[in-house]
Amino acid sequence: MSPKPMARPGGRSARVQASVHAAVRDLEAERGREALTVPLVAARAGVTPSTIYRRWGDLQELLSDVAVERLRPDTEPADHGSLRADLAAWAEQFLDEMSSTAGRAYIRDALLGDPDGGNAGQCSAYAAAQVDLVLDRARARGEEGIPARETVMDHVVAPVMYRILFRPDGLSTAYARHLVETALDRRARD
Amino acid sequence: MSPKPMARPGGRSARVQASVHAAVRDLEAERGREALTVPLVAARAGVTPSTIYRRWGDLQELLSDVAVERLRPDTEPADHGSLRADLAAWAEQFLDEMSSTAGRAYIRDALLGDPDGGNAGQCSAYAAAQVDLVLDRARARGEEGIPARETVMDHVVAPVMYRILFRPDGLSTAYARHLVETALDRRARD
DNA sequence: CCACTAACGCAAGTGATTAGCTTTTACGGC
DNA sequence: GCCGTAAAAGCTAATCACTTGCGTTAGTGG
Repeated sequence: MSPKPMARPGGRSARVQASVHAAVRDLEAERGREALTVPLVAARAGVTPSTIYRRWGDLQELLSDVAVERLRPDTEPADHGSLRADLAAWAEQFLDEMSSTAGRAYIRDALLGDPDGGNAGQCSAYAAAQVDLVLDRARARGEEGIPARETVMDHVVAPVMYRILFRPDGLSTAYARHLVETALDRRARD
Repeated sequence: MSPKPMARPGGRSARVQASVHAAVRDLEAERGREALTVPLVAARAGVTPSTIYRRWGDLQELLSDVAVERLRPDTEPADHGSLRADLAAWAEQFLDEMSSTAGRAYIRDALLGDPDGGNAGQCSAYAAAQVDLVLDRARARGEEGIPARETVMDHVVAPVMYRILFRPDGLSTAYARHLVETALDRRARD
């Protein structure tokens, strides 16, 4: 549901979508985020502006789609032998990627052009899936005191994202570790 | 720092700002958020569009300023006799207001037209100030086990905002209460 | 292979945004 | 209180993003 309806998943529609997304990525790298405009993207993608307007509505919704793609995790969380180590490592990497200049821009874009909240939900689902992988691995090891997925989302993921969005200063990997410790040391009550 | 530089705090500048902000609020109530446009706001405010463009840059930054104003708390947290009750009541009200249709719209607007993060930081500061009031009152009562302000921000405010922004479904006052219980039942370690 | 229709291309029209210049008006020193 | 200065607003014209209607192309399903 990234682009509006997409009643025709294959053929020309797919080619246009790929071409437009590629054009956005290229132009963003070349001229920067501010210089992006629908006619410019259309020209690079080899389509007419009206095509983009009809499928995406406006530049923000298009950027939101591209941003969500880029926020998709490309690797599984690394295995460090224990839940605590896995979660700490994942949280640090998550914070690093999300709090980078590029990460912040993608998060903003993803939230921005997202009338129904579908793209934002996708971002949350990505993080939840990564957390599930870590927790499942811990379960497979037979570890004790494994927190609920929602506990990790509430007390690790949410604080990181909140600070990135609302308090753009002073984020460190130590903070991510601290959040993980806090989440794990709670008595499992939920 | 709401409007860009504001080198001249008084006189005409202030009148224009007030007039423009009022025009945004009025038109939003009359014709709805979608119908808002810079020339329209300018006409209602009795200024020329170029004035708005020069001072705010674009409609999003203007709406961001207005949204932050509307997100400012207008009342102190009520006194219910104990930290636990005060925090639970405040969190419930906070969730209610922020997760309403209007609240979501203001949050989005505030984040949207906010290049430097100043307006988002202001929103966070509002919440932090409210939390501080609750915690200070508990201290004045001589209560034990008062959490740090940052603990409440991380484990109550952040999860609420995260869910509002990224998971637009299934928010209840029970969830706010649950977060408060969790934050208070942790052993004070930070 | 053919009919159907969603999606694209094209082009004209609308209106938001920008830019250059002039005019107003707040602020600071006398 | 009265100027000098410069910031901020008014004005206008030009540009460009965006919309819209219609003809064409090309997947899709029979």
